[in-house]
Amino acid sequence: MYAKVIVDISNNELDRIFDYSVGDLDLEPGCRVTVPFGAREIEGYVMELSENTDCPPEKIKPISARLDDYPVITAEMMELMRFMRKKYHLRIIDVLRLFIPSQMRGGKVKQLSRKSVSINPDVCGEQLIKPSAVMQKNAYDYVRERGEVSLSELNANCSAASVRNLIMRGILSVKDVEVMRTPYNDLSVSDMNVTLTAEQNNAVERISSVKNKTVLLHGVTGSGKTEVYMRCISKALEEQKSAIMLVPEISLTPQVLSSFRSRFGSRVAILHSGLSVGERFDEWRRLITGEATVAVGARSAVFAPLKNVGIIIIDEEHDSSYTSESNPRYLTAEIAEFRKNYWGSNLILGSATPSIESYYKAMKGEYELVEMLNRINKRPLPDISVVNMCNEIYAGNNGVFSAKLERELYNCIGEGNQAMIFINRRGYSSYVMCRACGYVAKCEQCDVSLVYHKEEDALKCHYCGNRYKTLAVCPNCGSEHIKRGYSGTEQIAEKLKEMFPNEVILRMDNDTTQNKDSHLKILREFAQKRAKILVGTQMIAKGHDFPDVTLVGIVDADMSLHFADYRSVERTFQLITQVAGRAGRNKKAGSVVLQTYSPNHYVYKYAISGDYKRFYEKECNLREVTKFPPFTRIVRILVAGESETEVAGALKGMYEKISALARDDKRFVFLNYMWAPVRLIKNMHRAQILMRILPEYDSLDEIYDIVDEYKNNKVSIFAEINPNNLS
DNA sequence: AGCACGCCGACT
DNA sequence: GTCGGCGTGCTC
Repeated sequence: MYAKVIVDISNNELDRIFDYSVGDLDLEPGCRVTVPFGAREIEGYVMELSENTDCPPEKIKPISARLDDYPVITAEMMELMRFMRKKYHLRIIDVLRLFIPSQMRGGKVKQLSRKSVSINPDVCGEQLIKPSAVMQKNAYDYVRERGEVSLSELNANCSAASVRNLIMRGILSVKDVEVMRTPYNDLSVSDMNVTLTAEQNNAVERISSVKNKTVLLHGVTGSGKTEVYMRCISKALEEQKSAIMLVPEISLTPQVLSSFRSRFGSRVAILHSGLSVGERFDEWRRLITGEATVAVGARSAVFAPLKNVGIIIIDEEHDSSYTSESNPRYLTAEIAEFRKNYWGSNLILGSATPSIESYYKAMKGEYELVEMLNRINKRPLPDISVVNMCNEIYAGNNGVFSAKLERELYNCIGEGNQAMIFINRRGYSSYVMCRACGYVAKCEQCDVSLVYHKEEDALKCHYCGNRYKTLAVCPNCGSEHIKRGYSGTEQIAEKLKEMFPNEVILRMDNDTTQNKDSHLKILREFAQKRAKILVGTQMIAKGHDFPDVTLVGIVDADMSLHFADYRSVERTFQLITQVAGRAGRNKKAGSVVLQTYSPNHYVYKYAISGDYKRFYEKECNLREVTKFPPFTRIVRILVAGESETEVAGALKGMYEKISALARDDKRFVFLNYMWAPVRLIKNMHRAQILMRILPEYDSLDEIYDIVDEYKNNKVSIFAEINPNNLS
C-alpha cells in the first residue's frame, strides 16, 4: 500500500504528490505524518491511499510516523482544497496550511494535560492503608470525597509523600486528562430573552424557509441583525447541525463574544488572531472533535473544521477584511459558498451597506434578498450636514476644521457630551519637504515618500517599514527650512489639544494600536468617558456603542473618493454610513458634520438620506457603462524583480501572449502594461499588466498558464482578481 | 525550502 | 596542498 503525500514545504517544484510505502501504519486520507525527504525528516499530509505507484520502487521510502489520532484534513476540506487550487491557482500545501492552526505544524504546540487522581476500584484501599498511616488515610479520604481531583490539588492539600506512596502501590490511580484553554471563559452570562420585531421575525422566517441558498440580509444600522443571526444559529443547533459566524477582525470585541457565549455557552469556539497559540489550537480542536459546534471568528474561521454545517453567516459582508491581502488570496464569500453547497445549508451575507457586487447578485436573483429597513425603537438617523471646504478656504480658514465643525465641537464638549473625529487615512500631509528647494525625503529602497512620525521622532517608510533619522538640514541644498508634516490623526489631535487644553484627547490609528489589545484599551477608555474626544481612522467606526457621542466629524470625506479604485465611491458610502451611525446611538440626538471639497458628488446625496437603493442604482449604472465589476473582472499581473530588464522582459512577453488570446474574440475591455504606481519596493522593480475581462470568459486558466511560464528565479509574478489596492 | 554535491580562490 | 565560497539540482 502506498500513501500519496504532500510535503509541508511551500515551493512550486514540490507542489506534487510524493509516494511512500505505508508499512503496517494505520493511515487514512487527511492524516498528518512525518516522512523522510531527501536528507531530512519533514511533515506532510496523506492525500490518498493506493495500491499503485508510478514511482520506481527503489526510490520509495516508508512513512516515518502518523502524527495525530484523527485526520486533520476532513473529506470536505480535501474537496475544498481542490476547489481553491483550481479557482485561485494555489499550491496544495498553501491551501492545507489555511485549514489547520499554524502552531500545530512542526509540533510547536502540545496538548495541555493535567494529572487526575481517583480511587482505583480494583484495589481495596481501606485494607491496605495501615491504621498508623494517618497522612495516607487523609489523602485517601480527600480523593474519595471528591471522586476525582487533580494531582496538584491533592499534593497541595495532603502530604505529597503519602500521595506518592498510594499511587505507587496502585491504591490511587492517575490518568492524563486533556485540558482545553478556553478563551473568554470568564465572561459574564447576560440574559438575552428579547422579543423580535415583526421585521426580525420575518427575516428569520424567510431564511429558514429556504434551503441551499445565499441570502443577502440588507439591514440598516440598528435594525437588529445580530439577533436574527443568533436565531438562525439556534435553529441550526436544534437540528443537530453546526454553525459558522464570521465578523470583521476589528469587531471581534469581548462584547460580541460574550453575547455569543451567553447564548450558546461552551458550544462556541472563538477563532481569531488575538488568542494565544495554545488557546487557538484548543479552540480548533474543540471544533474538530465536535465538542464545540458554533465557530465565531474573523476571515480564517470560514475554514472552521466543523461537520454538518447548518448555517454560515458573514456579518458586514462588504468589509474589506474578508479579502485576504497576501499570499493565498481568496474571497471568504466564495469559500463560504462552497461549504454551503457541500452541506446544503444556507449562507447569510449581512450588511447595512452591501457591496455593489452582492446587491447586483441579489437583483439578478442569484441571492435571496431579505430586507430590514427600520431601526429598532424607530430611532432617527443622525442628521448629516455637508460642509464645503472650498468655501472655508475662500473665507480665509486654512485649518483642518470648518467653522461649523469647530462651533459644534465647542457646543458638544460644553454640554458634557462626547465627540468622535474621523479621518480617512494615516500619513495625511505627512511627507517631509524642503521649502527652499522642494526636496522630498524618500525611502532608499522603495519609490515612496517617507512619513514623519512625531511620537518616534523618525521618518518611516510605510511600504518596507524602514526608519530614518529626522532631517535637520536638507540633504540636497543644506537649507534648514524643512517642513515636517504630521500624520493626519496627530495633526488633528494637536489642534484639538489647542482648542480644549483641559480635555483628554484619545488617538487611535495604526501607530497607536501596535500592541495586541491597545485598540480595545483605547475604546474602553473612551467608553468609560475618561476622554471627551476620540480621533481616529477607520478603526473607530466599528465595534462599540458610545451612548454619549452626539457629534461625529468626518474631516476628509474625499480621501477615499478620489482613490484610483473602482470601489472608492462605494467605500465612501459605506464609510459615511458607518461613521455616521456612531452618533446618537442612545436617546440623545446625534449630528454629523461631513467636510468635503466635492460637496456635489452624488455619494453624499444618497449617504445623507441613507438611501442605499438609489445609491446602488446610480453606482451600478455607472459600473455598467464604464465596464467595471460586476460587469467585468479586473485582473492584475504584478511582476517584481531586482533587474529592471528582466522585469520588463517578462512583462512584455506575457503581454504579447495575453493579447494573442483575444485574437478571435473581444474578451478584453481593457488590456495594457505599465510600471506599477509604486515602482520600487525593497529594491524590487515592479511592473504590471492590467486587464478587464468580460464575465462570459469565466476561466482564467489560460492566463495563469502564461504567468507560470514566465515565473523564474529572477522575477516573481502573481495574478490578482479585482485587487483592492493597486500600489 | 534546505541539503548535498561539485568545482575555483586564499590560508595553516 | 586543503578549507570553504555558494551555484544548481533533487527530494518518493
